[in-house]
Amino acid sequence: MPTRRADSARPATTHDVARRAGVSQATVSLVLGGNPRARVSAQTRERVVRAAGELGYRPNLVARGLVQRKSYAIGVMVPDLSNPFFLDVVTGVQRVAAEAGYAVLPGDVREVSPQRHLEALRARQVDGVILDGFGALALHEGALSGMKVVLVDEPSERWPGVASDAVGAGRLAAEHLLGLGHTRLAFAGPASDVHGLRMRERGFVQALRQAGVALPSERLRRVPPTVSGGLAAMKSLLGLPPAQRPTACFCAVDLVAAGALKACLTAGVAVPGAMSIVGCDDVELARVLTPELTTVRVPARELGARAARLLIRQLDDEGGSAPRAGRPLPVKLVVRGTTGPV
Amino acid sequence: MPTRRADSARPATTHDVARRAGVSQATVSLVLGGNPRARVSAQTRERVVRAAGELGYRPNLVARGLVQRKSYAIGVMVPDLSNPFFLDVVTGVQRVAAEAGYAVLPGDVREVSPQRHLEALRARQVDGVILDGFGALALHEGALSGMKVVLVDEPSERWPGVASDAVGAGRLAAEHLLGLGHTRLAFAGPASDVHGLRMRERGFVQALRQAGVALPSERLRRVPPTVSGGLAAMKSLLGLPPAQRPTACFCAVDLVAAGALKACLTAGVAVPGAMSIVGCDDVELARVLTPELTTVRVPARELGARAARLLIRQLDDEGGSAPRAGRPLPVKLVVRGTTGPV
DNA sequence: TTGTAAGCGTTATCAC
DNA sequence: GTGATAACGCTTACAA
Repeated sequence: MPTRRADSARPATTHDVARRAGVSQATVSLVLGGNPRARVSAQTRERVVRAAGELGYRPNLVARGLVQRKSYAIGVMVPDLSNPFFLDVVTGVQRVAAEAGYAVLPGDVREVSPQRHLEALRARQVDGVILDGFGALALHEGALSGMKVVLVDEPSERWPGVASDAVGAGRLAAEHLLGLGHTRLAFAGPASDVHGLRMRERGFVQALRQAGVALPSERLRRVPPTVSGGLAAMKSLLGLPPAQRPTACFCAVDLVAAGALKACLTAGVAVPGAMSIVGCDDVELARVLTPELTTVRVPARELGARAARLLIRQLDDEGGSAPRAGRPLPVKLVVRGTTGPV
Repeated sequence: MPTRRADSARPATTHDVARRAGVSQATVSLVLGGNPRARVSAQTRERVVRAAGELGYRPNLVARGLVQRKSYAIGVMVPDLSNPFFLDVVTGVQRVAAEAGYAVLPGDVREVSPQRHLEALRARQVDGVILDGFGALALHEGALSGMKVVLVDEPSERWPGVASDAVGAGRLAAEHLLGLGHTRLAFAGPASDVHGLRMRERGFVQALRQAGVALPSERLRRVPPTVSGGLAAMKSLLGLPPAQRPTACFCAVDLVAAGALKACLTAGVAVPGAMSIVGCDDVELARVLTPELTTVRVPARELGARAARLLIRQLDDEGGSAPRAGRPLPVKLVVRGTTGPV
């Protein structure tokens, strides 16, 4: 008995459907494959469709993937999923991907090394990967060879990407603070080589310089992009002699701002009375804090969604040329409760 | 030319390795398959391994999956990934899964309906799914048919699962508050049919009853398990006439507690001076708030890790019998800054 | 010990 | 229009 038995414990295959409909397996594939140029008589089509329905047929994407050399799956890598910003990026990717029939395999760099994850993704034949904010350019040469890649917030000659207006974000924060009359300003942000973060800092510094306001190094705090990083940064800032102590601080990441705010509140420093704080990202947390965080909104979901569209367009266009990135996504200042006049 | 050409643009296959090593493709599979009972001479093995290395051979998991009827991928579904608690559960799953060579396909019920996601997972031939906290039992019968399932925080005769001590969590909160002398207590939590959440409430109520303390319905607030839910709940609680107004509130979810805290702070109600708040979960956010949130720690990652182990054990044991769930994971009261004496 | 061959469930190219 | 038939890259008896 070489043919497979109709084992109802096993999912129905095109063969099962074919047998039931009294047609060949190939015909079933034609009908069910949704191939537009499939010329099948309405009659057999109907027979096939009914048989498929009766058997509860579901196409096996693994088998399809093997022959098409396409898995309809993409990978996403971010530096830290517990940062809601990156979660939002991934959510944006998911949404678009699901729409287009792609599955998403997310990876968190803290959990598994980029190399390892990339290898795993490759083994699973993912059709492409989206890399966000962890210095993808610094990866070992071969790690990305032969993969379709889209970068988020990291410009590159080699791969297409999407970005937010990071320089503009820093600039907006600076202008807001300057507009409120602050002149002793501080900056707290990661010392990372992540491009987007560096640009936020640059925008801030540039705007200050243009306004003729100095940012001496003692008011510069390089800390990890986390709450405790912000906590530490602000603590040390508050320890400065009164003449040097800033009256306002821009934190390149909302989590850092949250930490900074906490440091002020526990030290009894009034916010925004004695210290103004501006974050960047506008994660949900910003509205949970009291007072609510003034911050620069960066459209994380939209960033992810665009990245996914960029990648999937490439994929569906049969290896078509890599589309170039569009304009950076605009950012927007959101004034809430942590900033006020000097 | 029926055989494939050595197109170096395409990843090397076992055939390529075989040709290069001068052995049959099957031998390559034997050597590289890591099959323990593969009896291959050290010499050919070495030849194969070297050839594979030279060609940069990487096994194609899709092909393997097809013949083994196993994808080495599992799905996870949670009600809300933006709740850090569930993210932690997924992280726990990821960790264990990665270790065992499984990929994880996470799904957020808010983004895509359970039915749809389950269908997608099925089409991708996932080996099993982990379902957390969204009334999986209420799913349409067929949706899970033939799937290996592990439930989190939702007991079932039909599927194995892991759980935290939800009743104990509510109880701990109650005892803590009672011990501080509070007698006018309130409860705020979701009206969901999620088992774990209901049990937290039950534990709380039971402990109060045993202490002879009443929980009148006007101090019961059924709100969505979100920050704004907590905000609304506390606002309305604060609107109660002084004689009925609670002096302490247990929130079944940390996010709700965060909202409740915010409501107090913006209303000028001192915490814990005039209102004590206890949350449940101990998400990272709890330590970001000021004052830090007193809460009951529920081991989310461990929950996810155990669920993954339970599932993968089943999977690797060749369809072995479903192992039963172990004891509920213990929870622990973490006293921080939002609770104090009356 | 190693090679041959039969699938796994699809898609896709042809003849008929 | 429809049906053989050959892949896709791999695992796994079974034969040599």
